Amino acid sequence: MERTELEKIRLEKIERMRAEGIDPYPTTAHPTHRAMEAIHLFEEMEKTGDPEEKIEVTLAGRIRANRPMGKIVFIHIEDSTGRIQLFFRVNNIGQDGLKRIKEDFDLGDFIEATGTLFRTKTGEISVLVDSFRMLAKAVTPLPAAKDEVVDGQVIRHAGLTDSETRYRQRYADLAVNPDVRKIFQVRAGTVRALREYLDNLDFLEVETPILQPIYGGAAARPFVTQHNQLKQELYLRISFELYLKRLIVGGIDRVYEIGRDFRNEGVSYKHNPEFTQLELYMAYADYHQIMELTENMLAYVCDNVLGTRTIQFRGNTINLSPPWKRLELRQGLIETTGIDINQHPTADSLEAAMKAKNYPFKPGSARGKLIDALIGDYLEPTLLEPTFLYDYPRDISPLAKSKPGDPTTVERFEGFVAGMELCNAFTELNDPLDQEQRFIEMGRDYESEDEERHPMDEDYLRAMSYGMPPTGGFGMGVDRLVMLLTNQQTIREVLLFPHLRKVEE
RNA sequence: GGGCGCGUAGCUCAAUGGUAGAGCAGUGGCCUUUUAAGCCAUUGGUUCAGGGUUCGAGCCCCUGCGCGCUCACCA
Repeated sequence: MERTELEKIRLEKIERMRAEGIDPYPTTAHPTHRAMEAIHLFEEMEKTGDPEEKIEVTLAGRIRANRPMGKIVFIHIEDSTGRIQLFFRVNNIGQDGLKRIKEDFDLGDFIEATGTLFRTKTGEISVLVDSFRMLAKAVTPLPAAKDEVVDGQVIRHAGLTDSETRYRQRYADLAVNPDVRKIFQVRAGTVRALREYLDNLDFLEVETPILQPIYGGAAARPFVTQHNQLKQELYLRISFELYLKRLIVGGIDRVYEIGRDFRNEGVSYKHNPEFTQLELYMAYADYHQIMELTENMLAYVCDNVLGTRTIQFRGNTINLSPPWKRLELRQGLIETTGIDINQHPTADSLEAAMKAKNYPFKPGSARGKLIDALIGDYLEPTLLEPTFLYDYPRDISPLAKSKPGDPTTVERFEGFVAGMELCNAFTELNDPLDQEQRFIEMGRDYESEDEERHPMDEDYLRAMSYGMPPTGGFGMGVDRLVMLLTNQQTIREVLLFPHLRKVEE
């Protein structure tokens, strides 16, 4: 491994320490408190305790700031709870200790220090250190970053900002950019809140196959892999849908899964090849009830994770309190495009109408695809406030139940926030004969687009044949929800290790 | 996959086609309550890679690699 000058200097320090009998990588640490615990402990003592009481603590953390001043040294250490200052004074640690702290320790090293809590002249709660030792020496220096605290706000000067380095070396990014850690705390809290909400409604969380012999439940190209011994082709799942509805048939009448989906498609600010999805299915519910569940669930997440239902996203202030706006798809398109899709029951007719208005489209597309293009180009960007867009064309919704009395439309909705699609839900198609017909239609209408076609799933049809109760289903991109909650403009910022091209080292 | 932009010290950034610099980090020194500590001195470069034009290339041209934005794709 090639080493930089800075690294060579630190490697020499390691050698020197070893020669002096100091282990730069001891096996254990014995902290008595975390950084914030120690600070709170001291504050508590100041309020109610005896001010003469000495509170002894042993803390462990990473050195993030180092200010030697002659015969004293100030060092800030950090753990995941926050930062605390260590104060080293020759009077307490002796000449040898002073030499140690100044010569052996660098920014980025892990240190354990024991001493008593006190306030410095400037009022910062600190540890007056009596003894300390190396916990782990860092060879590679962390990207330089200095933090200035102004009115409680941490201003970082010249930190690590290059996005490629940040994603490829997420460990360095996390180590120096506390805001990044915060995003993943919100992410964890979001998933936890979703689980809590559904568990409280008596949903059962399950795990279904990721490696599937037949993929389905969405129109996407799958990743293909191979089972060596079985000599069988397998697909990484593109959705959970078909398995979860089998469970509804089996009597698990409230069921959900949170997990990874894989789609072999383009990467963009809102697409990653693998992403986290929440899907839920609720028997005896229809899509209206799922709308209510959705808005209540997201309000619950906001309350528990952010403590507010008002979020900032791309300069918009958005309130996620129920009820969300309900907008019929047909009406929304009339308002934004001037086209009434009900007057164009065929693809040819709709294409002509779009052509007349100079709207872009892919010639020869199915009617549903044309409608989808209109939504994406003209309607979706206008849906800033939380909105359920409902009643979708049948031919782009092969797993959704038809609307009574309207054979071209299904009971489906998508939820939009800040102009971004967040979730997709419908009254599930539970008529096995209709479902078979849909698979056949898909095969015919999308014949040319082989890779997007729904493969016929005979076993799924058999499950339907056993009888599935009326059911509402719902799917949501968890990454996109986290983007909204953390005001991040790209999915990569809410993934710890986003997909990047391989690079030759 | 197409278009546009970017790639310089560990980090953040400069540099009309003419000796590659700064701040921070590092190293040496001073400094017993600092907090972007301060002061003095100082080290550090395959300018993403390869080719070309030129007396001379970080800069201009070509190819490749990577990243970003965008379009396409993505029920």
